[in-house]
Amino acid sequence: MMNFTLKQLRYFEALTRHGHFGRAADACAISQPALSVQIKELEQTLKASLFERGSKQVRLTAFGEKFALRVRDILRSVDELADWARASQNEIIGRLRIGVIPTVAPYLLPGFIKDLKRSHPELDIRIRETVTSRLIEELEDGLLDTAIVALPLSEPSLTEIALFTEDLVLIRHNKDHGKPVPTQKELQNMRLLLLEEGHCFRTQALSFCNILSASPKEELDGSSLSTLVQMVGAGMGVTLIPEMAVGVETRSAPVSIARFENAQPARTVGMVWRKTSPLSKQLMEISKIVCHSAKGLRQQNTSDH
Amino acid sequence: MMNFTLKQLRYFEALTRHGHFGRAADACAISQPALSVQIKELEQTLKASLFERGSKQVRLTAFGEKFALRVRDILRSVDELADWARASQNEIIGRLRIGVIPTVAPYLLPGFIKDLKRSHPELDIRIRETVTSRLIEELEDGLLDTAIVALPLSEPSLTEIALFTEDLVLIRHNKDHGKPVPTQKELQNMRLLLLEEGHCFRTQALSFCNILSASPKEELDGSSLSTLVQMVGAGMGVTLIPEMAVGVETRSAPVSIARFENAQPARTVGMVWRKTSPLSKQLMEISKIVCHSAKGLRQQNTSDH
DNA sequence: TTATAGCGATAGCTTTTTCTTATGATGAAT
DNA sequence: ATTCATCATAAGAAAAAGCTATCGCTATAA
Repeated sequence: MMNFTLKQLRYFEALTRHGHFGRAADACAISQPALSVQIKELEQTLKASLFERGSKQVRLTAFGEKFALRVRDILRSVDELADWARASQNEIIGRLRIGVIPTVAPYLLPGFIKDLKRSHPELDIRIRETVTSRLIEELEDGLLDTAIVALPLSEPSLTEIALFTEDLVLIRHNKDHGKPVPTQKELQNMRLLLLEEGHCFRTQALSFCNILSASPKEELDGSSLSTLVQMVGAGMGVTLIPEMAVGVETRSAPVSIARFENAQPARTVGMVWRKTSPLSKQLMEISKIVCHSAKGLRQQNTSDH
Repeated sequence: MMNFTLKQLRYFEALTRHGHFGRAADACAISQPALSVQIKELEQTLKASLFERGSKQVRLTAFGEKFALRVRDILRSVDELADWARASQNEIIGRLRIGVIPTVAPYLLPGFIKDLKRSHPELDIRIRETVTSRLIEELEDGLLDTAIVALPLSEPSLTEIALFTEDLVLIRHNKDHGKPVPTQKELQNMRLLLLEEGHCFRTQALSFCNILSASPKEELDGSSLSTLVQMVGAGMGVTLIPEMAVGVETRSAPVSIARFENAQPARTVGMVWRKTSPLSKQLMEISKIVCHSAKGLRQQNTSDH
C-alpha cells in the first residue's frame, strides 16, 4: 500500500517551488531537517527519487517532474475543498426538506416560504405535502429534515416545538348567518363534512364533537378544506376549518363563519424534527420564522372580518 | 487554516460507504473509537457535521453529501497517483537526455538507439549533439542526463565510465595506396585536415602528431569527419578518423585507409553523468548497451576490410 | 593550500498525534 | 426489565513528526 500523506505532498510541492530545503522548510514553517526527513520518506514510499541533490541546487528528476504535475492538481482540489467547506459554513444548510400537512400547507406556505427565502436566500427549499403519519415516516427515514404538523405527536425520537394555536371555526351556509351557534351536542346531529380518513384535522374535529371515531352516516368525506367549504356553500352541511384557512376559503362561497361560544375548539400547529438532527439549531431559528409568518397570516385574516 | 488529512478523508469515505462506525473501522483496519475520533475531528475542523448519528443508522447530512462527492474525487486522484507511481517504478525512467559528441554520434547512434529502444521501449530518448565542453555544461546544468564523450575529462562532479577504445586510422588518397605509412614526424609536414577548434578529436589528432596546439599553416578546418574525408578524396591532404567512422565515410570517396605501425593512436570513448544523478544505476546499465552496440559496429567495420 | 560558509543529512530527544483497550451512555429489541 | 447493538469518551501506549545540534561535503575566499 502506497501511503503518502497530504503533508508530504505539501512539503514536496514547496521544495519544487523553492529548489532549496532551507527555504522550502521556512515556507512550510518547519525546520529544515523535518522537511528533509519527510521528503526522504516520500521518496522511500514511492521507491523512486524525486530530487537530485546537487551541490549547486536541488533539481527535480524526470519522475519528480511528472509527479509534481499530479501533486499540484491534487493539492489544488484539496484547497478548493477546504475553501468550499469554509464558504459553506455560513449557509444555514444547502438543502432543507420540509413536510407540511395539507390543512396547513396552502395557507401558511406562501407567506412562510417568502419569508424564509428572504432571510436565507441560499436555501434550497423542498416541500412535501401529505398526512402526518406519512410525514413522520419520511422524517424518520431521513427523507425530510422537518415537518409542520398538528401537535401533539409524542414520538419519542422527535423533537416537538409548538408554533401557534388557532381556533377552529364553524362554516355554515349564508342562510344560517346570524342564527345561534350550535352547541357541540347539536353538531352531532348536523351534517358535518370532514376530510377523509388519515387527516389529523378530521380527528380533531370529530373529537371536538365528542364523536369517538366511527363516524355517523351524516358525514361526507371531502379531499380538501377548499372542497368542504364549497360543499357547505352548496348547502350540503356544515364544516369546521382552522382559522388560518378562513381568509382563503370563505371568499368564493356563500358561507359564513361562526365561533363557538364556550369551549372554543383549537388546534396547535408545531414543528418537529429528529432529535438527532444536526440542524436542530437552525430549525429552531426557522421555527421562529414560521411563527412570524403565521402571525402575519392571522392578522390578515382578522382584519378581513 | 483548514487542515484535514488524507487519513481523515479515507475514514470519512469508508463511513459513507458503510453507514456504520464499527464496520467502517474494520474496513480501515483500525478500532472503532479511532474512527469516531477522526470523524469528529474532521467535523470540527470543518465546523460542520457530516453525519447524523441516528439510533438506526448513520446518515450523511446534506453538507456531508456534497462533501463526499468532492472527497471521492480527491481520493480517486490520489489513488491514481499512487498507481501511476507504482507503475513507473519498472520503467527505467521516462525521459533520458543523452549528449553525444559529433565524432561519435553519426556512427554509434543509429545502432545504439535501436538497441536501446528494444531493451527499454518506454524510454523517451532525446539526443543532443555538440562538442564536449558544451555537453559538460549542459550536463551540469541538469539539461542532460548523460553524455557520450572522449575520455578522460577529469571533471570532479562527474562519474566517468569507459565504453571502448578505438584506433585512429589515417585516411589518404587512393593514389597513395600501398605506400609506406608515414611516421608521426612525417605527418607534421603533410597537409593534415582537421576539425575546427572545439572538437576534442582535433586535439587528439594534433597531440598524436606532437603538434602542441597552435596549428601550422598546413592545416585546414572542416566541419565534420565526412567533409574531411571528401576533401582527402579531392586530393587536398590527409586526415585521421576514428575506426568507427571508417565504414560510413570511406565508401563514397577515392581514399584508402592506413594504420600506423607502432604507437597506434587511439581514443577512448566513455559515458559520463553527474555523480549526484539518481539514474546512476540505470545509466550503468545503459552503458553496457552502448558497449554492445559499439562492438557490433566494430565487427561490421572490420568485416568490410 | 587552508579557512570559511552554505547546504543537506543524520542523530538524539521532545512534543504531538494517533491508536488501542476499557468503559459509559443511549436507544432498540427481546 | 434485560440484553444487545452502537457510538462516544477516557486513559494510557505507540507511532509520527518536530526541534536542536552536529556531521560531511562543496564551493568560495583568502
